[in-house]
Formats: sequence, structure tokens, C-alpha cells
Amino acid sequence: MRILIVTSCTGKKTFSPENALTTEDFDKGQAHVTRQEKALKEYITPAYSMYTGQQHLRLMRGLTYFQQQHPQSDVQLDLQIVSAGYGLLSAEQEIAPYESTFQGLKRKEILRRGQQLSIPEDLHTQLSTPYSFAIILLGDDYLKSCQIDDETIFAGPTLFFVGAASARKLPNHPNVHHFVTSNAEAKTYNCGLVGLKGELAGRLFTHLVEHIKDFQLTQSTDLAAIFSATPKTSELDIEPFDFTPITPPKKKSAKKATKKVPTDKTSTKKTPKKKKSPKASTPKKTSKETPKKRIKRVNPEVDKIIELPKGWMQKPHRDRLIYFIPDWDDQVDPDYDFEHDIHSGGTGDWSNQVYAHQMYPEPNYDGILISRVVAEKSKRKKERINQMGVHRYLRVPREFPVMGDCGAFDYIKEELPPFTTEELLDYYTRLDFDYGVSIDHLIVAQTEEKKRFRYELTIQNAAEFISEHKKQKLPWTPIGAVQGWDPASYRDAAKQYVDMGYDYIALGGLVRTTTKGVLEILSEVRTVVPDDVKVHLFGVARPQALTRFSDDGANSVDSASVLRKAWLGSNLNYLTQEGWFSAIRVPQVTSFRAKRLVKDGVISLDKLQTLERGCLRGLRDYAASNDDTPSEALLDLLVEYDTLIAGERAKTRQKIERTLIHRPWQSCPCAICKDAGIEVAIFRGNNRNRRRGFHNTYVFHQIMQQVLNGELEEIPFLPPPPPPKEDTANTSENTKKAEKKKTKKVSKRATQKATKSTSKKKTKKDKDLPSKPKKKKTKKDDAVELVQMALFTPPQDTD
DNA sequence: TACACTTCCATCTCATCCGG
DNA sequence: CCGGATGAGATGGAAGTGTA
Repeated sequence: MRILIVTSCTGKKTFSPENALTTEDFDKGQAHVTRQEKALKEYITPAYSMYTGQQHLRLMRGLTYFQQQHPQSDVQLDLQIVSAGYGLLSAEQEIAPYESTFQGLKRKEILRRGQQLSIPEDLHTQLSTPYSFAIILLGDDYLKSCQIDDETIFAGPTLFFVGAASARKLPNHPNVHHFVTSNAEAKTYNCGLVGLKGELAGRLFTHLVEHIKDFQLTQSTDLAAIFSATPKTSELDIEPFDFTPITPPKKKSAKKATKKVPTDKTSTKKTPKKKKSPKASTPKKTSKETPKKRIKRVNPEVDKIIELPKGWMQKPHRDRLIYFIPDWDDQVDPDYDFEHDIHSGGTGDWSNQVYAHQMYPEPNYDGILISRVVAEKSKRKKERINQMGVHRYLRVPREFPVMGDCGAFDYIKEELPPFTTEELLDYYTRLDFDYGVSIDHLIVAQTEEKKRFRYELTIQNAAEFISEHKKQKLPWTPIGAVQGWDPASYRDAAKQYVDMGYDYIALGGLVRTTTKGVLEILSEVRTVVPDDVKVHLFGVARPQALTRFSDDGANSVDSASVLRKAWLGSNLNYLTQEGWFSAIRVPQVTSFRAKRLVKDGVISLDKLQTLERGCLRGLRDYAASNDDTPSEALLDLLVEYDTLIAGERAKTRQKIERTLIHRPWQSCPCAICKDAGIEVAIFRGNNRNRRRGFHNTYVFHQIMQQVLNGELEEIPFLPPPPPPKEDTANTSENTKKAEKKKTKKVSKRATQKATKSTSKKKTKKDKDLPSKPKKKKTKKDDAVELVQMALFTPPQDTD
């Protein structure tokens, strides 16, 4: 019977000579260490008796006691010590005194040193060699050095003594158990954290003296009861240090122990060469046989594939323009508690949150675009998406269009894109994309001198991409990414793509181009691209030019602009058929800004909380009432809070008032507004802000369909294309006309609403709205200005 | 003998960076 | 603006150890 115990070295040692080995000595390589050890000859001691820190002493008391009570036992106590100098040590290995610890080192440094000492490799070998049970006593930093993760094999039940934070990071493996050691436990067991792990392990072995036959480590083992019922290790009747491992593995000399020390200085830079011992290779093999993936428990209510309504794929606007939304983990908690601001799943994660398309009877976009860089950003997401495929991951049915690209913005500064065509083709196929975009390299102002190189590279990639795609007869549609810097360059490249055999090309790098510029490029490209070849525009779903895009030959677009506007910018956050509205700021007192205010002594936390609660209550009461204007008191409160947090901003009061008067959440037919009501209009936290973004996308998509289907003449909340120059926007003839029309529309609607209400005040206000601004500024003029501002400020693409 | 210091680990807070 | 990841620094904990 083998019991594995893994503990850490301690700072306090039996000997602490002046010339004790240091981290620098170990870094200088084995030859140096051996030389130094000669000078320390008189201090060379087996590892188990070298350490005199509390953890070690207490552990050793328990082990010694156990051993003395079972001198002829067939139980093998296999004690391994993680040393920051020597690496993983067997208890009997002879070592010299040293000063080296992982404690307090930076994470990266710990990992590097751990690697260098081959601690992960050696420990994983120990853990994959069968044992009856194992006990691990490692603090945060030592645990880090071991790199225990989901791939680690546990050949038997394994108990970790760890802090709460480390416990959360332990692999979710049936053999892994943990006992949390915190200050509470330190109190309970009369032992500082310094020695707590050792004390508990020591007590466990004391307990085992009587119970070695029937002890089983399972989820239901009541460890706390065992520890409490067992005497302190300091009360055990033993001779300290009288310990030798029973049936130890082959003896190793001190020289052998130093084998793990890097052999020369250069090796410290890289990970040490892997020793090909048969033991060491075991974990890898078994890891493939038993893929124990650690997946956070997924809420089945949330992890559902949506159903597309009948005829969804045949919706008429699709023939003209298809709208893709770029995915960037835009999810919310469907059961979020707005009243108390509590997330139903603790913290948000894919496993307990839903996508926008899961919240509507039908998706609020026609397809999803997902960048490889985004898909593989986090380890867990990469793991999941690779395992599930992209449709399952996004929770859409197989027929829902999903496009993949590289995410060129993320490597814009690199000399070369970080992918190869071969690898990318495999990625699109493996994840089961519908469309895959070839590798492109952005050409923008900052890469001016390299533009020719990037241009040619992008074309070359596209050529390789489609020829390989054809050769391998892959099932998805290849899209050739085109880059350029003017209409002619785009056109010339596009021509080549058509000749290569592409049925679908995508124009990239247009995000910062004006709508007019985009249209020019598009028209020029279409002179060489036949109708049966589709064209996608990356990142430019300009609401004011959708019909033009379609008319001039675009087949699909993508943009997250309206989504992000929900929380970017301070003014136009909430999109309706009548235009943009400001969201009302009521940030959480835990927000960064709020905390800074308290810290700087601007306001007390109490006062801030009172304001926060007052704002929320006031807003909810107003929403529940039939009032058509908010009270002055509520406005005062909201403005005070807004100003505190965001500083003095222009027309804060009017913006808030306008939003409240119009009650956009109430008139919006979308499922999110119906469900969350005024919460959607509050600028506060992910769950409100992202919901508002989803809503914006919904409204945008609705308008887009109406426009494309000819049910709506123009985008009502924006001037018709081509857009006038920003600075002249308010004076151009076109805009003025549009202004009039729009303001009228708003007022008409508002008047209709007002007839239902009883207040005269509102009606009066609305009557004033369409009137022309006079020279002398009045409060009403401000309101008019505001409406205009909201109606005509074109949204900026931010992606 | 009384008291302060040491030991080491976990945890908390605050700040910063990152990318959208 | 948001969340998260990471890092630095302070704090709490209790026994053991050193010191006056």
C-alpha cells in the first residue's frame, strides 16, 4: 500500500550556514552546485530532516508516530518534497542547506523556475503511479510551480490542503478532494496558517494508526470530524525526526538529487530538455485515453440551441443584404435580479448566460461572424468551441450562417499574420463553419510603407487558400479577403480573386473609411466582379447607407456598432424607431469611479448609496406610474448622481428628461424591453448595458429589413446618404428637410401618446417641439436641439 | 516571565492593464 | 464603460523564538 505525501520545503532549516546554497547557485548549473556542496559537506542531510518549519515539523510528527505504531506495516509512506532549489525531492535524498523559495515570486517566474527544475514533470509522474491515497500540502505559490491542471492524472484519491482561492483552481476530477485551510481553520485547530497544513496532515496520520484498514477518501469523508477528534501533534508521544521511509524507492545519493539542477547556464532560458524515462511518458498516454475535460457545470436552461421560425432562411431581405453580428462574448444572465443586482450564477460565464439570439423569438441578425482570435482568446473558450463546433457553441442550429475570419485587427502590428493557410483551413473545417475568410493583412495609415507587401501577401494567401480548398474539396464556402488603399487597388485585387474562382469576396479595412469612400470602392470593385460573385463588407453596416450598399452590389455586411453604442459614449445609447436616446446613468457604488469618489473624500459611501437607491427607486416608480413627465425631484437626484460620476456634461438634465418622457422601453415591442422594462434604459452594469445593446441590434435589424423590403423609405433616424460632412451636417439642405420631417414624426407620436394621458404640461411641451429654434435660447430650444442631436448624429463604427 | 518579533500563508483591497 | 486578470502591498492569524 502506497501513500503519497507531497509537501513543500520550508524556509527554516536544521542548518543555516553562511555559505548555504542560493537561488543564484542553483542557476549556475550542476557543476557549480556540486562544488558548493563539497564546501557544505558537514551539513549534508536527508531532506526529511533538513526542514524545521512548522508545516514540516507537524507533518513529520504525524508520520513518525504512524511509523512507530506500525513498524512492520506494509504501508509505504512516500514523502515527496517540493523544493524551490532542488526540485521534487524524495524524503531520503541528501541535500545541502539552501535559501530558495517560490513564495513571493511573480507568477511567471514561478512557472519558469518550476519548469527548469522539472517539478511539473516529476510530480505528474508521481501522481500517475498508483497509490491508495495522496495528500498534498502546498501553498499557492508552490502549487503554481507544479502546474496541476486538467491534464494531470490522479492515480488514486488525492486530498489537497489549500486555500479557498487555490481550491477553485483545482481540476474537476473525481479523484481530487480538497480541504480548505483559512484563518477560520487556523483558529479551530489552534495553529497558525504557517503550520496548519502540516498539523492537519499530522492528525490524519495519527487517525490512520487505528483506521488504516477502513479509511477511505471520498467526497463524504468528514475530515473536519477526524481532525477535531484527533489530539494535537504536539501531544503525541514520539521522538521527533525518527523517521525513515518504509520500503522506499531506490536510494539516491545527494549527487543524484542534484541531477535536476540545470546543467549549464544557457538551459535556464528554455524549458529543460525532456527526460525520456518510461515513467515520465506515462501521464501523456493516459491523458489521451481518458480525456477528463474540466467544463464548468452548464445550466441546461441556458445551453439550448435556438429554433428558427419557419421561413426564416427565406426572408426577403436576405436576397438583398445579410447582416452578420461579430461575436465577442456578448451574453447576459437571463435570470438577472435587477432589484438586488445579483447574478443568478454568481459570476457570468458562457455556461450560465444567453446570447442575444436566445432572447428573441427570432434572431436579431442574419448570421454571426466569429474571429479566430476571439474564438481562441481564452483557454476555456478555445477548448469548448473546438469540442462542440461553432454552431453548437453559439447555440444556433446547423443551418444558421456562421462566418469565420482571422481577426486581422489583432495582429495589425505584426509583420506577418500568425496563422498559416493550411492550419486555417483545418480550423474552419474542424469547427464546421459555413463561410471561411482567407488570411488578410490590414493596410492602414500606420502600415503605409508596408502596404505593397501586405497587399501582395493578402492576394497570395487568397490564392493558396482557394486552391487548397478546392484540392481538399472542403464543404464550406471560401471567402477571399481583399485589402487595398483606394478604389483601384481594391478593384485590381478583386479581379484576380474572381479569376482564382472565388464566388464570395470580402472587402476589409473599411472600418475607418467614410460611407462615401466605401461606396466608391464598392462600385469600382463591382466593375470587375460579376453579379454571381457575392461581396461582403467588413465592419461597415452603416445604417444610413444600407440600401445604397445593397444597390451598389454588397450582399452582406457586419458591424457591432449599434450594439456597442449601448455602453460606449455618453449620449446615444438607446436606439428606437424615433432615434437615439441617452441611457440614464445610475452606476453601482462598487464601480471604479464611485469608489474613487469615496476615496478622494468627495462624498461618503453612505451618501452615495442613498443617492443610488433613490435613483433606482425613483426610476422604477416613475416607470410604474402613468406620469408623462418625471418629477423635478427625481430629475434633480438623477442629475446629481450623473454629475458626480461622469462629471459636468452638456444638457444632462434634458437628456434624462427626454428619455423619461418618451418612455422608449414602454413602447418598444422587443422581448427584452417587455421583460426588463426601464432597466434597459439604465446605464448600469453588464446586464443592463448589454441588454440595451441587444435591443439596439434588434431595432437596427428591424429597420434594416423594412428599408430593404421597401416598407420604409429611408432610415428614419438618420439623414439620407450620402452623409454630409460632419461639420456642415446641421445646415445642409437635405438634413434640414429631414430634420423637419423627423421632428414632426416624433411630435406626432408623442401627441398621440399625450392624448391618452391627462397632463396638459406634456401636450404643451410637444407642441413646442417642432417650432423653429429662435435666436434667444430657451429651455425648449434646448429640447429641440437635443432631439436633433439625437436624431442626426451618425453612429461611428467602433469595430 | 512577559512581551515583541518572526514565520509563512491566505486573503483582502486597490491599482493597472487589456481588449472589446 | 465593463469585466477579468494580474500584481503589489497590507493585514490577520497563532505558535514558536528571541529578548529584556
